[in-house]
Amino acid sequence: MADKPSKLKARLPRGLADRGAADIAATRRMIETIAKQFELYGFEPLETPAIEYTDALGKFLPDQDRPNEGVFSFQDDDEQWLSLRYDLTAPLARYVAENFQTVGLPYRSYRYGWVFRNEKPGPGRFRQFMQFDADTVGSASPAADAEMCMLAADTMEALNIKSGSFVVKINNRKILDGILDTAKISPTKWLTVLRAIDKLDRLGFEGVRALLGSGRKDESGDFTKGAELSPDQIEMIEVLWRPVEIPGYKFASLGGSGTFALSQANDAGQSKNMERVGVSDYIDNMKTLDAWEILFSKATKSLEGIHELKQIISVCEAAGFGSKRIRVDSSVVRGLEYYTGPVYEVELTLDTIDDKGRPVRFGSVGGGGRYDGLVSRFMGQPVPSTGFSIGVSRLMAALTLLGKIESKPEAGPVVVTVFDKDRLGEYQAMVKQLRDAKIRAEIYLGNPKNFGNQLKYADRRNAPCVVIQGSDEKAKGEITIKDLILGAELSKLEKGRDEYLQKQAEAQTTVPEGKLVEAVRAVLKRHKLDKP
RNA sequence: GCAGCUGUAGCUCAGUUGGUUAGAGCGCUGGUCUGUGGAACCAGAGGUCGGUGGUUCAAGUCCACCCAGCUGUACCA
Repeated sequence: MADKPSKLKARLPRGLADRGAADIAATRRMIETIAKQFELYGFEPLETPAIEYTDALGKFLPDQDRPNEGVFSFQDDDEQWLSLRYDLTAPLARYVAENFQTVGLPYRSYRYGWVFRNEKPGPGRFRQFMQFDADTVGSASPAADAEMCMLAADTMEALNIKSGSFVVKINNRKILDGILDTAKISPTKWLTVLRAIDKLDRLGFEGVRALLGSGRKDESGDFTKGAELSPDQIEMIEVLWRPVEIPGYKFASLGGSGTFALSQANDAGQSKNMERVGVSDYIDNMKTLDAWEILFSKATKSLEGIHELKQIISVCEAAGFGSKRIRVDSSVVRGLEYYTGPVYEVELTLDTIDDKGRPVRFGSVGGGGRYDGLVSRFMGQPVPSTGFSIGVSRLMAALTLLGKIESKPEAGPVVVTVFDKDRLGEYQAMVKQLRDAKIRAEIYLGNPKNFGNQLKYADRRNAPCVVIQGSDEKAKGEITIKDLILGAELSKLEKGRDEYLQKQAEAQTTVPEGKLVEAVRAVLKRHKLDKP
């Protein structure tokens, strides 16, 4: 072994994060808000463990008895493969299948928790992150899908993200399938083509065209192989986002998105140079779907998907959700492996800049769709289901960057300072009094020799005030309460030293010993900390 | 996985064309100072210069390989 005892390097595995007091408090608030909204929609809570059998998650590699490397997996003592869950939907499907007799369909439940993905992390992307998920299992009704979209929109607004700062996009996988089929694209290429379409918002029209054709070179010089489609085939796919001419319709295109038909209301004064925000005000979901019916009239599967979307959209519109909050968008792809019909995606439309001044687009903070095949993997019968997940961690990261999260740490405990080491018991008794009155309090546990250090500590802990009883106060049967928040404010205002000291004294009050709780409460009330 | 960039103290970084014992600021610990915080001053702890090998009288500095991190890209249920 090494000659020198080498120090252990303290380090956190990449893609994982420690979370401090402020972060935890913000997460708690967010979870509470979302849960309330989900319960309002009638969903009931359900929790499943973080570990499942790998086969239940459906992540064995084809033709191998080894799990996909994207999931954290290990073998049980009986050699069966176990995995950390990578989403909350697959475990739910297992739960429903296992308790099929008792759950009662349609089964509507919600859950939140940590999920794990063994992938390359990036800004706002972690290997452990939190999802919040709602599902309706056992209903094929378009109303169930509509409800997912409405729930997504309502939840965003409950989180104080205003209408216009987000959009719930909805598409139908059947539309895409129908087009791929009609364009006579070989099924072996479908996955590649869908993945390319999914990158529209990031790579733009040109980038996607390159990926559909011969391939694309990124800025570092790395080359991505394309789908090698013929120009005709590419043209058929590009109808999804290229403005087309159909008599009686006007279209607009949003950057990185599909093409949308505009409402009549806009016909009068239409300008080709409408601002992006202006355009979204005039988008008409139903007209867009009508136009798609014309465009894709030869693709029977697409028409089926469009018909489903019409039903969903009419439910949403009847409930007052228009195209500003819920918008059909032919470029949404999502979860290639198990979504079978409608797919949804929640996108933050706010742009901002990061700490290096570069523009950041948050993109998707949630999504979902209909997964009619997931539960039936365990069953002999079809169990149509639809669900929706919010990426809590990513949404939190986005809102923090936008300055929409209260980042100020919570007030700390009242700190009882120590003057006489011999009277620790008496100080502890004061702490007990405060705790009995439900006030967070603690005795100073560091080296009490230097009184200044005790105040520094209290300051760092964000303590609203400290309790002081030195020999002077003790002799008179008194205690001193020092208001640290007031002290901080006053010291910022005043410049002169004498004045500073005087003001500082004002932030202190001396009261009889018996009034400890009362005096501390007064300080808390002054700073509105009395009500948690 | 592929590509580009970067690795010096807990953190942010300096370190000349290769040249004595590798520095600074912040932070930390202690002291000035058991009676008043975010102030000042003093002292201290803390380094296999990412690793291994090579070139050289001499390597933090040059070369090769490896490792790690960041960014892009691929995959992303």
